[in-house]
Amino acid sequence: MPMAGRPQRRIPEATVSRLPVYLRILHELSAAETHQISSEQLAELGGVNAAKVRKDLSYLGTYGVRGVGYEVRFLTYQIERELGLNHDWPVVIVGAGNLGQALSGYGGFGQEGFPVAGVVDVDPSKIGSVIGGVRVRHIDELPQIVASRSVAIGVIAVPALEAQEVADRLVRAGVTSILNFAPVVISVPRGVNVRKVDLALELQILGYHEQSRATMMRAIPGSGESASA
Amino acid sequence: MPMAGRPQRRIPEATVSRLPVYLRILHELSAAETHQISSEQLAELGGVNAAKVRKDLSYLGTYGVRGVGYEVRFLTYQIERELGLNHDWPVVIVGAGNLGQALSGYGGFGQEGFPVAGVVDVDPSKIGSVIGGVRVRHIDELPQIVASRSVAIGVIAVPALEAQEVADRLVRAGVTSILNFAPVVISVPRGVNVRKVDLALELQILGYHEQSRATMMRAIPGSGESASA
DNA sequence: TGATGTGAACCCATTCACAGCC
DNA sequence: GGCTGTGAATGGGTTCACATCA
Repeated sequence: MPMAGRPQRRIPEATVSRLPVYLRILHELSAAETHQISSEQLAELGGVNAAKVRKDLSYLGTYGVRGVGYEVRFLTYQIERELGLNHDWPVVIVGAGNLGQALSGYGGFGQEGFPVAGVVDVDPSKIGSVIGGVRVRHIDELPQIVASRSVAIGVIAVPALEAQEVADRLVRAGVTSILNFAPVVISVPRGVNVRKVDLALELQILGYHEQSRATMMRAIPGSGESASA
Repeated sequence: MPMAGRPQRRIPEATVSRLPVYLRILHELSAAETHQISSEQLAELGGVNAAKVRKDLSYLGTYGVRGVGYEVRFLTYQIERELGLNHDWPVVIVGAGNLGQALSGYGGFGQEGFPVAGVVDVDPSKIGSVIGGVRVRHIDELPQIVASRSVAIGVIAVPALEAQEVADRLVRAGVTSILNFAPVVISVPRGVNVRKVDLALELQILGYHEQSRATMMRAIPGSGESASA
């Protein structure tokens, strides 16, 4: 895995899970023409306490102004940068059934920085058909798709029984994050370090009001280790 | 609040959240005619490690047999007892809209030990109507309903904007648990100690495959403190 | 022998409290 | 004066490792 030019800072799990909360609030503040915010106010709006807010934000860097607070626009930018929302994340969708078609066809993903780099399935009757402007390919092509399009996120849109198998294949293909829409808990091999993210919040940021229960597992930067076949 | 005759043992949050997982596995083992299980096997099936399983189960009591393992039926009983699944928990549903009607009318709640003790709403046009065999009453009657029917669980089935207000009223009325179906995070007053439970898992136990995102807050036994009006 | 039950060590997250800076 | 940034204290959860016992 290529080393991204990340800051050497190590942001705690719990903090990362709260960043989307802060981000949503900041967006609302922007919309309301509020340009400054103190940790106290942010805490109030986010339903946490001020010390936690300051601690969380301090991991990103020293972006506040003592005696004043934080500048909304700047803080927004920094959080989006940390969450990787400032660049595209191509995804590959596994499963061309109802859900897969819906996800691919909706187009919302692409508009929000998650272009659909490919859709795969095992069913021969589905392969070759075009959904959401993308041709469905065989699941065996996963490694090529991932490599050639620099896909970091795999989306599981298959029945529960097949979800684990798909997860394994995604990991082997080299994706570092898995967005699982199957109603079952998946796991990844030992040695592959993953992070669970509250998808509902992520989707809220993106403007979705998705009620599906999905889980997201995101590789922790710097611990990239692929499972052997 | 009356002191329930609970064991003095204090079971950690994290452990309680895993008990439903173990329970589901035990049910499957029973169905498969398996009567003994070791912490190692249980850990494998539950996707956790054996030490954690043993630690978790040790909080319930000394129910294992050294050199052998745990007896499935007995352990099942103990976990169900701990989770309060061995007796009824009357619920009151707040909101007689689509969701409230669905929840009340389905009947599944009642069959699983959660009889609907009442449904309330603020809308005069809804009050007096009968849904799921229960007459809709005014939300102001909440305290009487809770007291007379020993309701411990309130179900929030109102729009997001009203969820917090309803949560407050439920707490004041004396419920100790809140099942929130509104797509928003609710909070309870300081001094009221609550526990969040993964509802998805709870519902799985009950045989539901509910995809709604709901959160459950359950009062921690022994810390019962009602907010003042 | 083999698996439980559990003290102890470790790790992570939260909270406190205050020094530092605008 | 006011608010941030952060060491230190605290507490909970996980894991280790082994005494204990059927």
